[in-house]
Amino acid sequence: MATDDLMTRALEALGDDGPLSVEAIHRLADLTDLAGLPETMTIAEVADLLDLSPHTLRYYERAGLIEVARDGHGHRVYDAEAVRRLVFLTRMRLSGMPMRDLQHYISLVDAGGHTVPERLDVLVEHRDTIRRRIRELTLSLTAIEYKIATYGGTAGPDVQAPGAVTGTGRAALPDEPPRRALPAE
Amino acid sequence: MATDDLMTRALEALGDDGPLSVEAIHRLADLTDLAGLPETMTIAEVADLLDLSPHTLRYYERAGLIEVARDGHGHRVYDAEAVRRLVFLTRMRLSGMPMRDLQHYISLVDAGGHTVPERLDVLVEHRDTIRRRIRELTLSLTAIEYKIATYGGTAGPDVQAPGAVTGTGRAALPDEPPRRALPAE
DNA sequence: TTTTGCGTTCGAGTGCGCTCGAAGGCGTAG
DNA sequence: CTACGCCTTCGAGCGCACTCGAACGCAAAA
Repeated sequence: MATDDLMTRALEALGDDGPLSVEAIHRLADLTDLAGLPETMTIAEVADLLDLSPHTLRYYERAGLIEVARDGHGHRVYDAEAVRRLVFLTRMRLSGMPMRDLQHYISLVDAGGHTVPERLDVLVEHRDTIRRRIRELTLSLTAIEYKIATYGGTAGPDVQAPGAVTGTGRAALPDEPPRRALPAE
Repeated sequence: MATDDLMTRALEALGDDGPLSVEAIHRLADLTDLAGLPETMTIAEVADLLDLSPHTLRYYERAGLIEVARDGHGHRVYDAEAVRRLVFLTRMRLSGMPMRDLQHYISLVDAGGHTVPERLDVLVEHRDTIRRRIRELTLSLTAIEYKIATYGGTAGPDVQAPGAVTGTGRAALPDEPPRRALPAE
């Protein structure tokens, strides 16, 4: 839940649309500050914070994405840096970066400062991947909105968006009659 | 490749950004017209058109998403309606709809016109999912752009985006010095 | 003292969406 | 005639990212 909360708050901070302002970026950065968190956290606390399962956190560790210290009982102790890295890892995973690429990136981090240029290459490439994906999704969204707006097609005569439609926002383009019957999909 | 071409052309038609105009939606719709295609197509031709493998097309058929006629040799013959449905299916898959939901939707289509309201529910829900996904990606994109712009952190002193960086567009916010060292991720 | 509840390791299992291999049929090219 | 190339069906295999079960440890609560 907690990560969803972060996401939600961040989205609210960003506002509905428009170009992302520097101000918005700072607000976003603030959300990653992690101020107010305890100095060390248990696996359950981190899992809760990031909306991952303890299983997944152990899996990331097994996968070499992060090293976590243990206490006297052999229990994991996540310090602030570990949490910061996990925030980063989670963000990359959520935005679609494969585990493999993330492992490569982390190996660069662990290899030292001279790998910074290569790390930047990875980040830039992933940035471009996200941009492409957003464009693809925007295109599909447009097509689906069009389909919703003009749905009627060959399937039946009495086609009208029912009141039960749950979505918010502009589902219809009232002044745009469909130019031809749509397929009954 | 062909679907990528469609995508590319559609994206170009839509322009770089801004709210999607009705005009743009019409241009987009035109791209789905499939005018100029032969009346029937072989599996290889359809695969080529949609940038899927013949394997995948057979898999969709096995999964009950589409029925395809056969010729005298038992070979699949895709008519215009089949191709139209596959365009739709491909778009839904590309935009992240699970096979299960698609199977449900198709079962509604096959059940007749009285399922139109429920179909609209499915479409609206998927539309909202895409919107959420775009917002998530936009947020991640912003964070990654911020990281690229301010990359330096604790890893080393001589941090500067190398000439090898391949991306286009605004990678840097020149007047925004990082407010604190970033972690060496 | 026993139970509850959290943690540990290890390896195996799951769900998704393909992806492939095997074995064979048909029609054309050389 | 043989080979090539594309098609068919069927079932199995794969890559990914988890997800879970088993067997156990430790410690505070009942």
